Amino acid sequence: MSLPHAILTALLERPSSGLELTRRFDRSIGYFWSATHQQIYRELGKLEAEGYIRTLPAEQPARGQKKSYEVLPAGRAELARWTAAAQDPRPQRDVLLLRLRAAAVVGTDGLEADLHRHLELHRRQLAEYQEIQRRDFPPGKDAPEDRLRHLVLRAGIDLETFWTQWLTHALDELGELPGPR
Amino acid sequence: MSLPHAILTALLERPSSGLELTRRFDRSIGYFWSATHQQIYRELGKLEAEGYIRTLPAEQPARGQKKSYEVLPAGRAELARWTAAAQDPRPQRDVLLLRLRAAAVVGTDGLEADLHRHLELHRRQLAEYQEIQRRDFPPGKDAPEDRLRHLVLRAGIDLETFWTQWLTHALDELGELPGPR
DNA sequence: AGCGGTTGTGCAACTAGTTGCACAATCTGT
DNA sequence: ACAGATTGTGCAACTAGTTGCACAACCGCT
Repeated sequence: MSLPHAILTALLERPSSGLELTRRFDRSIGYFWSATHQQIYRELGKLEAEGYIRTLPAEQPARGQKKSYEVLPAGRAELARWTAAAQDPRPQRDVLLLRLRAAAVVGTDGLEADLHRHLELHRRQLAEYQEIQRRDFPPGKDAPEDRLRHLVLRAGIDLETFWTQWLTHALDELGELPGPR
Repeated sequence: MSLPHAILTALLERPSSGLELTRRFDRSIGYFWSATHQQIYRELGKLEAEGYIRTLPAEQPARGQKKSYEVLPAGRAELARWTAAAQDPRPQRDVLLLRLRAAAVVGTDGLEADLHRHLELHRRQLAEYQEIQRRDFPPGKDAPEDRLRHLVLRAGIDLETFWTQWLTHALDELGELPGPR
């Protein structure tokens, strides 16, 4: 339910073609709402059909031809509506926690290596966020939009920090447990 | 991909009927892998067909009749395999962060109320986790399975703590921003 | 004995997200 | 000039998850 709104947000920040959007989803937007290029193209088609976006003129839209989109007023209105609307948090789903719980029943054999791998992934992600923070949010920069965006980034930083700490702790516990390692 | 394994874990902890499972998913298991009763019944059917579980005998299985399942050796083996297998973290999806990002573009009107609501929800969840911790993990209790389960619970506690703090912070920021509130 | 709520089981249809592939255009080295 | 890699766009099929409903059995009341 949120992909169209993620795309509208991205297009408002800057009109883009499908591929440019895909790239931006691999970076910034995708940090909290990921999507593949196939999803994006499909959704662009729908959004255009609904009158929320349109292709920028001065482009001949043949297949395999670059085509940029911009948001129409109706699209902006829909995004504002969605942003303000109450929404329940979506149901929790965390595979790693589930695996730990399963390990409590069937044993921890083979788990450690993957926990190390996840720890490494989270460390890397944390470093990337901190780099972005350093680059895009120097101390003086605090216009309203910047403050909101910085807030979002800080959520990312704190979440990755949490995971690295928790995984470190989990590996400690695992080390102290009996059984083959 | 994880629902069958969530069910196997739950059934190993205690053989149950569909409805009992549903209840347990509403409580403990569902805190990190939620599922509706429809999903659970469908999955129980599949797991039985695959030979991972079977109905406990001494039950005549008519429709609308209670039917309990237990895990077969093949099911336990499959769960152990899955637990140990390397798995990539699933792509991030967080609606709230996306909405904040959208708000940076279309404005924060109407957002505050829902942030308050979310804050309240997370506070409640945190309190519930802490209650469970108090009840199920008193200081002395640290057999291997307990330590793993406690670890999982602590992840829940820390995550909810993070969200309450972040939301409090976000509401502060929103309060300082210009514009109608 | 029969009505009305609750418990327990389940099917069907839909929506969102993923995976796999196809194909056009453009650039690059020979 | 053309072969092969790269860039950009897109369809189709599949899988996972959600929503809505149906129906049987039991339970308690009158």
